[in-house]
Order: sequence, then C-alpha cells, then structure tokens
Amino acid sequence: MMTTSETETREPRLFRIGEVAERAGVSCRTLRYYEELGLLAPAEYSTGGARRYAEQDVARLLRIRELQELLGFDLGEIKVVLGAEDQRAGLRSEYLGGADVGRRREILAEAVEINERLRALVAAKQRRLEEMTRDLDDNAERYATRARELAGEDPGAERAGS
Amino acid sequence: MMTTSETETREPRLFRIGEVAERAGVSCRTLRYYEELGLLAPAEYSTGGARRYAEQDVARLLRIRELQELLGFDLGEIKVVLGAEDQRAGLRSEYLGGADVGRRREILAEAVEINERLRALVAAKQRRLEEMTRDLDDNAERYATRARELAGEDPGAERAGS
DNA sequence: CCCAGACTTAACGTTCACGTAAACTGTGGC
DNA sequence: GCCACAGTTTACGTGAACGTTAAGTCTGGG
Repeated sequence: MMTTSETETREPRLFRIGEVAERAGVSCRTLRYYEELGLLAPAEYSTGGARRYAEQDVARLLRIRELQELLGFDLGEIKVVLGAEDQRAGLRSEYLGGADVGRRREILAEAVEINERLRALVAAKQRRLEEMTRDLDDNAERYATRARELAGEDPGAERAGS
Repeated sequence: MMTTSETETREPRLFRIGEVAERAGVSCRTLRYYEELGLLAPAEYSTGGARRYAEQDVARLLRIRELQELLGFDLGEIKVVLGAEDQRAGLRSEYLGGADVGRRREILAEAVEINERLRALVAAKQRRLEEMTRDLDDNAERYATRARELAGEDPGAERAGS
C-alpha cells in the first residue's frame, strides 16, 4: 500500500555530504571535522561508509554556524549548548519511558540554566549593537552635514565652518 | 604662566603599554601585534623606545575589540574600517588646510559608503539576534510547562502528557 | 559491467591571533 | 648610581578551525 517501506512511516530523504555542505555554505571537511568533535553526526551511513544526513542534521548544522558567527562561540562552547538541547530532546523520550522524576528535574534544570545564560548574552549583545547603531547614525549625520558644506563650495569659495 | 609647557595646550597624559593593556583587558603582546599590523600605533615613543599611548589610542583599542568581538571582524577587515575613520579625521585637517574640493568629496564618499555597509551589517545582525531571542523565549516557555508537569508528578504518579 | 564523479580515511599544511621564552635595555624611586 | 620592574626585539610555539593532498573506495546512470 505504501510506495516505500511497509512498517516505516515514510522514508525521510537523506543527503550526501556534498549537498549538505553546499546548502550550508561550508566545506565537506568542515562537516567531517564537526563529526570528529562530536558536534554533528550524520543520521546514518551507507553500506559503503558514505555519510547520509537527514534534514534535521542540516538544521543542526545551520544552528552551529549561527552560534559560531552570530554569538562568536567556539566549537567547544557550541557543543555544550547543543548538548543541553540534545538532553532536552532526550527528556521527551525519558518522559514517555517513565524515567525517575529526579533525573528529569535535573536535566530540565540544566537546560533552563543554559537557556537563561544564552538569553542574557544575546540581550547584552543586542544592547551593544544598539549603541553601535546610534554611533553609526551620528556619523551618517555628520557626513551629511559635511556633504552639504562641500556642495555650497563648488566654485572654490572659502569658509571656516565648524 | 603655565605649569607644563608654554606653547603646547596642556600636555596630554600618556600611558605605558602595561597600563593600556590592563585597561583594555588584553596583553602587551596584543598591542605590539596590532602595531605590527598597522592597526594601532602609540602616540609617541620615549627616547629609549618605550611605547607611550594617548587616551585616544586607548579608545581606538577598545573600538578594535568591539569590532572584533561584537561584529566578528578579523583584524584585516578592522583595518579597513578604521582606515576610513582615519581618513575622516584627516578630512578635518584637509578641510582647514583648504585642500581641493574634489579630493574632499572623494574621501567623504568612501567614508559614507563604509558607514552604510557597517550600518546594514549591524542591522542584519540585530534582526538575527531578535529572532534568536524569540526562539530562546519559546524554549523558556516550553521549559516552564515541563516544570509544571513535573511538579504535579511528585508522589510518583503516571501521565501521558503532550 | 563500466566508469566518472562523489565519497572515504589518513596525514600533513595553513592562517589567524596571539602566547611564551630568551636576552637585553630603559625608567624611575631611593 | 643602584636596582627592581617594566619595557624592548627576535623568534619560535600554540590552539582553533579548517585546507589540501594522496591513495584508495563507493555509487549510480548508461
């Protein structure tokens, strides 16, 4: 009745390392390096050993790049942050599996803490960026004033403007 | 009649490399390295060759760190950005010195362009950070829900929550 | 079955942004 | 003038994050 498998709920399309790399704007080497660091593993491997990535792996990769470029985290820090998210995902299973409540509380507490720290850090960065924006706008205004001064000086006039 | 010099308008206090480094939270090596790259030169040198930094050098250093940490620029890019600002400062002198109008327009145009590019970049970063903030808030909400679920499960009850 | 092109591992190379050590010199308070 | 401490140059070292090359293997369309 199903075009693909029988028991599986629709085979999720998998991608080769080159496709993933191009989609994310990184090199294959980078993907292998991330795997080496335990940061990002492909959903599965072909019988021949070729990496096959799922869509969520791509999402994770984009997340990594974001944390790296936007927040300036190094790959070690990123591993910690993503680790907490992995645990949050694992929590879901543990929940249904009925693990001990204490453990669940523990995991949740750590996830909350990391989330808080991230929020604070992002907020701080936003404030500094706003300040920088104001400075840039001030500059732009000064430039505009200068430009007007220059425009009124075309024929080679002289002036001692501020 | 003056306590310091006669013709100079108040000697501006100069700082040793160690002071500057500590104030900015960097190492002396970093300062020498920046000088090597042509990024930041001390206001003057002592007769013995020791670097003496002025207050504005410190400001420039802080600016460098900001561009580096906040925007993720590498030192080469920072050199370009600061170069434009240097030209803007130089423009002031050229102005008073009465340089040709064409040259002034040219310098101003480049400064404006770099300023624009920076503004756009900062704005883009701000948007992405806002998005990230929203995601983090969503997470926090989910965590809170989980925590409430956990709280209602203290005595070891069972549940099949969402 | 063939073969081009995409993939594999292993290992060495590279760039950036400094860190660190060595050997020497300058600075300034007593 | 002495001396501790701060500074100087030169040069090699380092960690992070990949780049690159080599030599071989897998994949899939014709």
